[in-house]
Amino acid sequence: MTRVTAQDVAEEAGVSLATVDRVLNKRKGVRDKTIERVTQAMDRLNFVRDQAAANLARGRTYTFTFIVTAGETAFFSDLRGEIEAARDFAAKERVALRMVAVPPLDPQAIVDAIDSFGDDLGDGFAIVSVESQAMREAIKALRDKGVHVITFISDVPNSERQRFVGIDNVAAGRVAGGLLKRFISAPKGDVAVVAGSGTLRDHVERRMGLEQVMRAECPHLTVLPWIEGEESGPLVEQKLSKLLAENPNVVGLYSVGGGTKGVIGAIEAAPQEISVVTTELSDHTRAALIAGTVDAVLVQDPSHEVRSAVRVLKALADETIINEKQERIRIEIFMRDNLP
Amino acid sequence: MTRVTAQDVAEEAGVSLATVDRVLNKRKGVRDKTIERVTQAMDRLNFVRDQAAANLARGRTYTFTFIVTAGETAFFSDLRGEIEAARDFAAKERVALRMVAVPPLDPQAIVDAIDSFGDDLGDGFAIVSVESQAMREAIKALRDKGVHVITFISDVPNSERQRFVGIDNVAAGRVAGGLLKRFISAPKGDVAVVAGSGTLRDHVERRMGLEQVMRAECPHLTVLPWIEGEESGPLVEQKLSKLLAENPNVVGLYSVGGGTKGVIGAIEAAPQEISVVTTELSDHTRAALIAGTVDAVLVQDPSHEVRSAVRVLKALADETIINEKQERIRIEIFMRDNLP
DNA sequence: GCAAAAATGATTGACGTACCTCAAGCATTA
DNA sequence: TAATGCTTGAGGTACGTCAATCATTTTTGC
Repeated sequence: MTRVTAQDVAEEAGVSLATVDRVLNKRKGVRDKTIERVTQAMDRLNFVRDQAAANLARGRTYTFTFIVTAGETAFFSDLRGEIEAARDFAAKERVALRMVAVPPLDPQAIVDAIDSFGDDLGDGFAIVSVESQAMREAIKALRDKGVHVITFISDVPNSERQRFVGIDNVAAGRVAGGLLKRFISAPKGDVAVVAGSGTLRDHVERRMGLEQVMRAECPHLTVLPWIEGEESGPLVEQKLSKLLAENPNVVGLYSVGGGTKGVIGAIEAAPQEISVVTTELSDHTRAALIAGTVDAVLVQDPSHEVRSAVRVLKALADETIINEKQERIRIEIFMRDNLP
Repeated sequence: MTRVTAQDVAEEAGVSLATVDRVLNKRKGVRDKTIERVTQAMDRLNFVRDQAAANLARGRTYTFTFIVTAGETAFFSDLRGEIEAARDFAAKERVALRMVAVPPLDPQAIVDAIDSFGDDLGDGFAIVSVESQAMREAIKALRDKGVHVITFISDVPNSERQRFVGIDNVAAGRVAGGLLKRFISAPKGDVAVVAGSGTLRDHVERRMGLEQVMRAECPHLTVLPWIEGEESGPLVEQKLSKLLAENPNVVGLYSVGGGTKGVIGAIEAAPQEISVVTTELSDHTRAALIAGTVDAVLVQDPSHEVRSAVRVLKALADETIINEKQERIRIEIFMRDNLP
């Protein structure tokens, strides 16, 4: 069972290797009829291009840049760690990774970070961004220069990003809703929502998912206006404590992201019996799960997300197809009983 | 930013390319002191071996064989489909995949399947197996011939398999337990368990996980002896219907795997109000989730598992390291609200 | 200090594809 | 009929590593 090479295809099609090569790499100067003959020969022989040899011959290296959120949220500090860790595996495939951490919730900082590279933009960017017009323009500017752009973790819809890599955040919200629906035994009450900011698409979508479930299936529960914590634990704790003190009817809480530590602090101090779903598997949420303060934690795997982003950027650069199943990022649910 | 090649390492270490190559490929004929110098030079320059070029030069191709369960279970028919689908992506990396489907629960069939390859064993096997002494011996025989062996989906502990690729089945059982614990509102009752066979390690482990949670946290619930359905829907339906008719105290059910269609049929006909957790996301379970017959479905992604198996076998063959995070197969939880 | 053995150097040809050049063939148009 | 432009063939080099050979140097044992 020996491999079929481009040379074999050439013989089968009755053309030269050069022509097969022109077809393979979509170079011009081949008649449609000839292209047809070559592709048919490839089908007949079941020719599969040897990626390894192709990359080697091309001698191509790729530079991809991650622009991520700085700050000490457990998730983002994990994410930065995973990007660092991905350097090694990426290097084996001739991919160099760069990373810039910018302050959260500040689109201008992202634009500045991109500008700081000057003409050395590399081949692609993966950007964790808030949704803003400035970002849409920055993405368009990159695309116009032939740089590939994907949004990462949090999407920027209606921009020219080629793809979004991250979980289905509406689905995550629905999961949270489905869990709260079953966890809350009170016949009536309010559900609080804590988020980072209304400019974070992922947070907005998660809340949407929660509301979808609540409206459709839980007429006895009311979703309260959300608390914006700006990714700050203390601020979240202060605002949430105030809410819980003023509203004794809160029976459920969904912490959409950011400031989870503050959420846990406020819940522990509150008199109500509250069912709680949060994000991020950190030491704090882990302890809270065990203690019973938090009932479930919804997690996205940053390690998978980083690998997926690199694969997608590489596929865009190589113009190869993306394996959709592989790039579907899963939402994991952890409860006290299945903590890893 | 040009790549560091073996040639660069040779210069840095003050040796020839041939020596670097000997060190790289662990060939003998190099003094320890020299090995040291070369590896230090590699560290200094941050040398990363180009896998693509290496495989190309080696001209090596790999043949891996999947031995999987035949039969029409949704999961296994998906799994077989994914193995077929993986052929393309594998071919790009010089990996040929073979697949044999054998009747379920029959270790001898697996042994026969292996024997049918004669001396053409290829480089590795991924085997979905029941636990039995015959299998342990067959695995040992393969290993003795230098063939790599991993168990797949269901493990065979205490065998010489080099690795198990699949989910943590005890954790899956604990998740089921955690969910049932919360879903069941009755103050007291029995929990039924339906499984394929006691020789399937994955089923045994899932039940173990369930019992761990139940014993520790649910003194009010009693786990009943399990029903063995031998992967047959009708048999499961018959046995389970009988149980439900005789025992009005059943308030929860965990279908560990196999015969899910029968489970759903029996539940629908039963008078009790039962909280149900099953496996496999098929048309049947999907409809049952929407109808409310089933409360949650625990899923493993066969597409991920197949890719993981191929990567692991390749890493074993190449003697390269395995990225543990990438190979952790996740357990997904679907409820009515987050059906994809 | 010598011979034998071990270690190292120098060199070369794969491996399969990419990409380039040059020349030749061919059809179309003026 | 010649000029033009498009298509194709032929052949070569490069990519980084592997694997092998043969020559040369260094080390080891006595």
